Amino acid sequence: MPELPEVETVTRTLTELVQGKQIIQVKVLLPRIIQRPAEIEQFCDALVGQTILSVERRGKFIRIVCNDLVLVSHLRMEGRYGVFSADEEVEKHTHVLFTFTDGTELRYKDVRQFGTMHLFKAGEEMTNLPLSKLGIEPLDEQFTAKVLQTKLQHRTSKIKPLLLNQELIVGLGNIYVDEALFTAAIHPERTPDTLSAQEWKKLHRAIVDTLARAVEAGGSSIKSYVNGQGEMGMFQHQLLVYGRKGEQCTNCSRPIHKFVVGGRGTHICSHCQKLK
DNA sequence: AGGGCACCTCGGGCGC
DNA sequence: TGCGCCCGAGGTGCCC
Repeated sequence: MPELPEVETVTRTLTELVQGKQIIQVKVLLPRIIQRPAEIEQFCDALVGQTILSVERRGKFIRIVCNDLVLVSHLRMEGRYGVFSADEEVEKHTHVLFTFTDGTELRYKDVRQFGTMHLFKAGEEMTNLPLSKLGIEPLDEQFTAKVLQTKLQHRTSKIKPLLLNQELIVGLGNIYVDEALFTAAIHPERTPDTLSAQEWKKLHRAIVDTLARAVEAGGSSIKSYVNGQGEMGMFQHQLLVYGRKGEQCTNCSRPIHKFVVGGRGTHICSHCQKLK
């Protein structure tokens, strides 16, 4: 499901909903979600008594920062958080429940069971997997066209898989890569050695603009993505190529094509994005 | 380093 | 029109 704009939206919403709350009980209904520590009982026991100080984003990961511990959570394709009253019926596919002293409960739901949680002592999360290998944040000031070019230009694979590689740049997923490449008029199968200085600049601007605008809109609601308050993002209405197979290109009116690149469904206008 | 597949469930689309 | 099957889905990790 979620890429940078959706995770940013979830993070902001969760901050409003759970900041300052103290955990009184933790229940894990699907152990495979918990990657660390190895013992589920240890995961639950350690979190009891912790107070949530803040909720932050790093790449597509959510960091739930408590006084002594940090919970690192990845939603993968369909993970979702919601805050409920602890006496409300537990919805299907709910796998982890954090009950607070005020009678509310943070619940993690994930139909495909792909999501992960790692628990660390505060301060240790950044230097351990999965966060330690992450690349640059595209909405940070340090992310410039030059940095983008330097990081990618010596690679030999196609530009789309490179942009999806979280060890290089974080936050881009299948939707926003297709959008950024269309906006920059770059075919997803081009290799970095074919990009001109001008094109690196266009690509950089397209990545930053696309992500920033999507964050502004609260992310995209494809299928049933909702944030922690059940609100829908609105950026799906501004998508130019993703999910628009057969529709007219906003630039040249020719039809949008869908094909596979690196195993991922890929949307382009083959007139505006040429494979040189 | 790069490509392919596996992880899981659900729902849409297509064919009969 | 109705049913059942197959494929694909916003991500990543592990295999070669």
